[in-house]
Amino acid sequence: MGHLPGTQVAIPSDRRARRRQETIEEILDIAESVMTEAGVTGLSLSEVARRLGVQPPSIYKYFDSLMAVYDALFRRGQAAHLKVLAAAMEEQGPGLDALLAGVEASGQWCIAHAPLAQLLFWRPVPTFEPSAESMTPSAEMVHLQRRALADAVAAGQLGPGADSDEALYLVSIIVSGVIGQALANEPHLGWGEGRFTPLLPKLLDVLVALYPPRPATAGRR
Amino acid sequence: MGHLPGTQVAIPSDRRARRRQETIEEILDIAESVMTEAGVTGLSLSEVARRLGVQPPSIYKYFDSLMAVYDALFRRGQAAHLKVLAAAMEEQGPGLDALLAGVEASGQWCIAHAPLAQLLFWRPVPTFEPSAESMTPSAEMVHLQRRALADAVAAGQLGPGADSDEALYLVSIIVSGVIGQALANEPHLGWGEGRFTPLLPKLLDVLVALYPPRPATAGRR
DNA sequence: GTCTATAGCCTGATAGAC
DNA sequence: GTCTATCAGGCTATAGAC
Repeated sequence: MGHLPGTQVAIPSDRRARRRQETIEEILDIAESVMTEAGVTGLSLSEVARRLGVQPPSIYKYFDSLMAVYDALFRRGQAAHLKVLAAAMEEQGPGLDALLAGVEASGQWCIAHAPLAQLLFWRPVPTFEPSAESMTPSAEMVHLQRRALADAVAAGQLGPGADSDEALYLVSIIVSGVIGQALANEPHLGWGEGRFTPLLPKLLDVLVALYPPRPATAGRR
Repeated sequence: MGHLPGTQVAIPSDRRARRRQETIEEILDIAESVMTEAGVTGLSLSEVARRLGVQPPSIYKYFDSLMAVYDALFRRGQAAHLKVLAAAMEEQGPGLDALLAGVEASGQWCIAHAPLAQLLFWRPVPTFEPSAESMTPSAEMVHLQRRALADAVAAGQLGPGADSDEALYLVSIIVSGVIGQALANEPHLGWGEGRFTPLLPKLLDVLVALYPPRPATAGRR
């Protein structure tokens, strides 16, 4: 097959595709740094082109529109966030420990990728609606947390009420509350610094208070 | 009308001042509704002028710049929010009840004035820094909540650790978490509807779990 | 205080040569 | 895929007539 025209074309076309993918990633990297300086809504394709060293129309060879760039940022961000969340949960083992490790990793990622986190979880661009496909990692995240809650109940770390949507919403409120306050009031500080992010473990302890496990060994009552 | 020159000028100048103030308030009302439709960063003085029925340059007779409009919105919003918060707390009586009534009223106001709340508490406009004077109602809000916590401790509703900055931060994390999730995920729902805002009382109950009151020594009911 | 006119900037997006 | 050129429009803000 070596001298068939098809293969002769195939190899350089692979290279071209790879190079193209690299350019796409570079555009998204630059877009992220523009958002860091100008805010999520301050993203402009002209500015991206300027920093990439090309003319603005060239961007349109890679993305159909500004909203397409937002959608790619959303998709890439969602996937990256899910990856660190899942890795932290898996490393830590099941149940409550996995939940704690997951939200801690999630918080760290959000602080380190502030504008992306805002795009994902606060929706500051009114004209941007993420595509349905972009939302599948979000469903996966919910699934992981839901399973961790169920495991915690099964292991007797939490009461049966914790295996519920309500508990899931409580977790999301607590995590987004901590991160939101940190991003709004201490945007220059890292994870673990400042007045808010160190409070996350304490706040998650309240899950135990809200859904007290039945005493396995001799205890009160 | 009197024929003294002073009075002849004074009365119409009062009217003029009042009319001017009305126009300023109208501009801010319109600016708020523009933000409701276009997002906080979507505010444009041209659009405000269009809806007011004047040409864009006329706005500059009332505000020096776009940022001056943001600052006025911030100041007016801060004052309005403080007013409903303080009224709810005072009506309810001291201690934990005042705190609960206050955050409930605060949440209601934020949902009803979503873009203003975002401007006040999430800072989505990177180039806008509120003036120092605009921040004084915020300090007053902190003072009210801090006093409610102290009263709750004195009344034996909470343990002594609740009279602290930490407890204050926990309250702000919880409240902003509930409101932030509601605004991002259920922007069309009112207070008490949806998956998040009904959870606020339950989340504030955790203050009692985190700072348990001393059993018998103090705090008679 | 209102207007017209306009400066001077930015943007997203398209057409077409190379 | 890159470029030039351009469209079509937005914006903030100023100058000056009335």
